[in-house]
Amino acid sequence: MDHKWLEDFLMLARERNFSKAAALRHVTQPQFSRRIRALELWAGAELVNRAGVPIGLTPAGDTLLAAAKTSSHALADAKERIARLQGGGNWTTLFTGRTLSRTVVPLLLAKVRKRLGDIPMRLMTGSIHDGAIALEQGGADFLLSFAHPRLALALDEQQFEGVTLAHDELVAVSKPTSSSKAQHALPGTVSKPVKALSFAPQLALAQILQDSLTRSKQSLYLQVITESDFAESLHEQALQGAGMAWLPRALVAADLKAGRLVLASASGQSAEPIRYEIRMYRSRQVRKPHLQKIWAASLGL
Amino acid sequence: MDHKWLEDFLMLARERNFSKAAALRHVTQPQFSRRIRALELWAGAELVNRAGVPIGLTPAGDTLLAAAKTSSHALADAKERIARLQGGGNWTTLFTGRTLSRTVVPLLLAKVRKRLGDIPMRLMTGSIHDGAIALEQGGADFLLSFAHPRLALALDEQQFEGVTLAHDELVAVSKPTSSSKAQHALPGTVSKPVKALSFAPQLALAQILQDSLTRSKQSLYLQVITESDFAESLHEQALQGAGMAWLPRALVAADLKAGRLVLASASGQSAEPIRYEIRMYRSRQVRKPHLQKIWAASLGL
DNA sequence: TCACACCATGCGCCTTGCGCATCGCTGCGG
DNA sequence: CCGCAGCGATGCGCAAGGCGCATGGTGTGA
Repeated sequence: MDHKWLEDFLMLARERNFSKAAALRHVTQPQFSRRIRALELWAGAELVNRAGVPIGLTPAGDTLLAAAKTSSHALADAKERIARLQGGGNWTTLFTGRTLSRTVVPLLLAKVRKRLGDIPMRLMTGSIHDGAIALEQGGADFLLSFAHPRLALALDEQQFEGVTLAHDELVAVSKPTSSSKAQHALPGTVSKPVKALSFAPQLALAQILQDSLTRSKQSLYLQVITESDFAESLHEQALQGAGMAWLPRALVAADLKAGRLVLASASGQSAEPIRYEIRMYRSRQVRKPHLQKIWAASLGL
Repeated sequence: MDHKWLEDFLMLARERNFSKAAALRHVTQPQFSRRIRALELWAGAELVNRAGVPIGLTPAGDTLLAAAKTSSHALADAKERIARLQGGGNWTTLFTGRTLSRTVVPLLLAKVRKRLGDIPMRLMTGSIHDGAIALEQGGADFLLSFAHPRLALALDEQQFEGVTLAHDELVAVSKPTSSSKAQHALPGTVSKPVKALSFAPQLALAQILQDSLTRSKQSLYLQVITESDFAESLHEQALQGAGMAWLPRALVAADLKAGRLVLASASGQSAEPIRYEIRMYRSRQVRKPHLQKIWAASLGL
């Protein structure tokens, strides 16, 4: 019996909807359905009455629900105590993406430390999905990520809250020519497409960009010559003139000012800005008191 | 996190010995070791201090131990309540092997019913190993099995008790010739080995027989012509004269008396008897009151 | 010093959990 | 009366990880 199944069951008991619960548990609905079925097989009884809408729990389901809560709480509590024993008690773990870790995080940490002094802080980087899991399982105290309608961040709003720390936008940039125009300027043509440095599709920024380009009425002719899962490497290549790239303004602001990069947007018509938010999330159950201070100090970055 | 890991950890905490705990949990020591390691990885800390002998628990291990007990008890309790809900409350489940289900079980049930009336009884058959698991997990109330030093029945003696209900022995039998001698008589010779009908090696009886033959000083010359995982089918073939077979005396007593089968042991020297016990096991924690009655009624079969 | 008890590790097999695509059912609105 | 959308179940192929077996490394007692 996998403990995941109990967590699934708890979620299902609250949501009373397989698809919703599956999304919040970060699995596909079919697999979620199979997990519940596996739990029922283990328990030796039907736990869920699938007839009505919304679904209900059977008496056996109610029985297991109470035990699942007990079991889950006991283990979560023990895990947290152990984390504290391991010397992690004073540490704060911030989960973030690699791009953010180079742009926003230094500012954020500087601000927090200015107010609260040198707080021991552990950084973990990974995908938004990994971050959501870490936050849910107590492996991270805060999650800092991009937020955009296109990005389905399946965090349970009853358990987790988020706040927008900053806004940013993707800007199309290119190394300038000697006359300070973009070497690689949008939109390009069929015969001469613009060389583009693009995000690997699994990146959050790639999703945001894709969404914007899909909506845009302007036709772009791109030839992707490099794809990377790390914005910094695209940045580097753009500085070398390899092509144009959409990059966070925060990342290239200094280069734009110094003239090392220029906007690659179609001249004349200023392209629709590709804006997104940078949000920080935390569990609503604040267990460690110092986390509340850090949270408060982070607001209004 | 697999709930099995917690059960493993509880066992390890009590036994303070990986190999012992592994045997009681019905896994090999290497795999047990890996499970504990997996649990430590999940917990994010060393749980076991492997330095000393016997091993000890770390502070983190102590913390998890309490939670594991809580979790495990909650789930076991819920599972039992559910089983009762499912209408299993009045049923008694007896796990046994297939051979025993044809020989001892009818006698046992007859005796119990004579004393206690028609008790709803569910029979499950399978290997001893399956039975041990069923008993441990509450899927069965009683386990009826062969008992023999060779059969390592890894039931925890602190949690389970067993009692010997009867003794029996394996006897070598064969269809008789017209002169009432064994058609297939032991020990055979190199040039004319005895045709034998033998148990599949995974059977408990095969282990018992193998143990006895290994100890025996007498050389036997056998040609195994049929192997079966069901003693009854060997019995049937022996009746048809296909070869000799070692079978429980209880199974062939009537045939021996009626002359349909005769002993195939080496004439003159009576072979060492291959004796074994038939034991019934139950959990020491008797939860259902009627189980105590059945247990008492079963003794001294 | 040898031998044994004990836990860790390498390896190959195979179970099983997983996502994707799709099906079947049920209510709801045109 | 008929699509149509929402919801849970199922078939399928893939891959991760759990498993036993064989073996390695270390400490303890004869």
